[in-house]
Amino acid sequence: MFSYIDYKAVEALLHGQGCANNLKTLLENREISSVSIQPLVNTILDSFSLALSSMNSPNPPPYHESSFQYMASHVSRRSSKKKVYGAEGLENYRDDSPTPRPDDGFSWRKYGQKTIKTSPHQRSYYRCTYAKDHNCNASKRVQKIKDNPPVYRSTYVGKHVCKAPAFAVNDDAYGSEMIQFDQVVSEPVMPQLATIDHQAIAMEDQGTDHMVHIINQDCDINDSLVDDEPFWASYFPPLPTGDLIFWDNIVTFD
DNA sequence: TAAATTTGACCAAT
DNA sequence: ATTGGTCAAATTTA
Repeated sequence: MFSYIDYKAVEALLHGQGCANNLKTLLENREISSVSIQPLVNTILDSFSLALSSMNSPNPPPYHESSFQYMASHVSRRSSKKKVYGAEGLENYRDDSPTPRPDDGFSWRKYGQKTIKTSPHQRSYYRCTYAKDHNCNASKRVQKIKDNPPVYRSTYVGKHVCKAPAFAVNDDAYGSEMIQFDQVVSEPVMPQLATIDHQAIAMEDQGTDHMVHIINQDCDINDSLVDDEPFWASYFPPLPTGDLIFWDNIVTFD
């Protein structure tokens, strides 16, 4: 007999499995590029995080304090201190994730934190560490926009003009830890390249007054996170694409 | 002790 | 007057 938590965890894992299959197809067809792979990798990682966070839900599984639960609470998406340099700038896009992405390829310095009227969670403000040195005007805001499952939204503003080397793959020194059977392995973390327009940024700032539904690509678990739909109602289509997620297709509900 | 964070003040837009 | 974004002094951390 599955509990609701089990169901959510399994659902997240199944979604991750689907995306892993997509990734496999890409790799087999040699259609490899950082742009095509990153969204898939992120979604897979998010699936794991989501499944793990389910284990920490307010309704604990029967084996309270079990070793599995302990692992789940300690291993989900730990960030690395090392830098993972991203694609050419992060201008105007946002990223929703079950965990914040403190290490998204750039070095940020926090310069503020505010309580936002429409949310119980505070919003943090960061700008590029090298803003002064390189006249870099890149900044980002991070805010938890949803609980259970958690969703942290990072909104990137401005373009990096400081050093932003290429996305590094297969560097053992990089990455966060995740469970792979009984091992812990490293992998890089990059935000999804979901470009957004200025209208989208403005709408985000209107908080809960407007419900924003994003018509997203197939393999994006975030749909189910920002949606009005219950989590379990989301539909996971069988295949394809890890292309850029364009925010031009936005529908609002008042 | 240099660098990063915290936090109330300040400011511009509405 | 409110609100969200930024500044900068105080404080903490490495």
